[in-house]
Amino acid sequence: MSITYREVKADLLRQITQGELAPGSSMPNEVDLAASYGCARATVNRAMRELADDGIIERRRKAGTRVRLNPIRQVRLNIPIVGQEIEELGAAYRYALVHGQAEPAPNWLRARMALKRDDRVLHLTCMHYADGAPYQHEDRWINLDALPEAEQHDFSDIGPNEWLVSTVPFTEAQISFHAVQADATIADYLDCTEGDALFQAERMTWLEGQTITFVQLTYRRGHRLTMQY
Amino acid sequence: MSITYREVKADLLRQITQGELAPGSSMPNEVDLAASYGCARATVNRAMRELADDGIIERRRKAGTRVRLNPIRQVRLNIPIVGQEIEELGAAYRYALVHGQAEPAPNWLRARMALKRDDRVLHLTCMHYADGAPYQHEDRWINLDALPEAEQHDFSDIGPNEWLVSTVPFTEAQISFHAVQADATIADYLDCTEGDALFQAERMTWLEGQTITFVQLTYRRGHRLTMQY
DNA sequence: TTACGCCTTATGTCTATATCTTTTGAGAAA
DNA sequence: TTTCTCAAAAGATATAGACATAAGGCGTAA
Repeated sequence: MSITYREVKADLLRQITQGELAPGSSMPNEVDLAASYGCARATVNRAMRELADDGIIERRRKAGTRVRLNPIRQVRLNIPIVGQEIEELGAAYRYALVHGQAEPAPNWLRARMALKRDDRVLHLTCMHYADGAPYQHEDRWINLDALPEAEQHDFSDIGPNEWLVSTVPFTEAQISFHAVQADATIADYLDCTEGDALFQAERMTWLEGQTITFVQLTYRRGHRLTMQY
Repeated sequence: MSITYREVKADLLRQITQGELAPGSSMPNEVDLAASYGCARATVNRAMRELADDGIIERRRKAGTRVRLNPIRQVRLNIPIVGQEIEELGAAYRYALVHGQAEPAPNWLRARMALKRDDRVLHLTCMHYADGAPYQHEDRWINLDALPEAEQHDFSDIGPNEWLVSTVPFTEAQISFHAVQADATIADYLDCTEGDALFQAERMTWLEGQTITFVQLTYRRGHRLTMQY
């Protein structure tokens, strides 16, 4: 077969990184590139589309394609289920339900999850262990108005995250990462000192506009979220 | 025109999210789908390729395409330059160089950056302010063996990050996020209390296998990294 | 000078067809 | 029964040609 779109992409990227195509400069159009590579325009198109997708180049109809002055640095972050995360570390995963209770939503949560006045929530507290040591503390609230079957479900064996993923798999979500100081309770659960700086993720999940769940995931001391790009 | 790949993608996604195509079930092959949508196979291919890219479906040659049991949750994280980050918040950006000195690499850094015995580094300490308030503390080391021109450069007006991006734009990098406790120095810079939990990013950057720079970015108290998916 | 509108151009997308590659599963051989 | 080999299936990708769409820029009118 003739030249592949991967080869075209690699060659263009080489020209860019080696300075043959300077940042800010405009590139030849697809027709000319196709001619010079001796391939079809669609092949060049796919190569350039992916480079644009990677944030290396910028494309505009009629204006043409140019090398970005400041390439967009982006990473793809996979959000794993904690059990998988731990098993990928090569550690044994254990889950424990600490506490589970249906209750009226407290005011701060009502506001945060945009719940109605009388909505009830299922409040779950769980722990996730890697090789017996505390790994993550999970504090979760599930909107019982949106997901009444959660109240009947027994969360002592499988975690709420896994249950939710299999029950309402295709949801919208917002995730945020930040640092928190361990309070006495969390310090106890995660076997660290009160006041320790801990990495925490918060996630809110919606299905068709309705808030399904809000969760705070607090990681053991020293946890890092690492990515390549 | 006939049906677009976006419409095919949207329709397939609708079928998946509404349960017409259950998680784990296999989808019709490209030829059949193209026939049923009344479009070319390439159109269906692009739609399905993007769905696979989004982690919704799983494709394997000969085995066919199936809806993922556990859809991969992934987000794209843009790594902005701090100045842009602050200006996008609608705040005024100010940069200050606190300290800059060329020195032999300390042992811990030599190990971390994989430097040779006698390599020297440029150690820069900078502050980034949003509307006059401390936003981010930057502690950076630049490998002078790889980038000798850094020693001659004056970093009092533009930050090292911006200079590096314009000098060696296309690099490989690893970034990691975690939580740290503020020590006395950082607390002073970021106007917080010693012991406060702070969000920190560490980034190591390579160009063609050679370590260029290592940086620790410590954010003001309460900083959050937020993403939608 | 300024504003509007058309023309041209580069990218975006679709079609129809063909070939390549990977992988599964069936059948043959041990 | 187990292992090996091979053909078929399905996705991956290439091609040539066509039309769609956005937008830069020029010409004309106000």
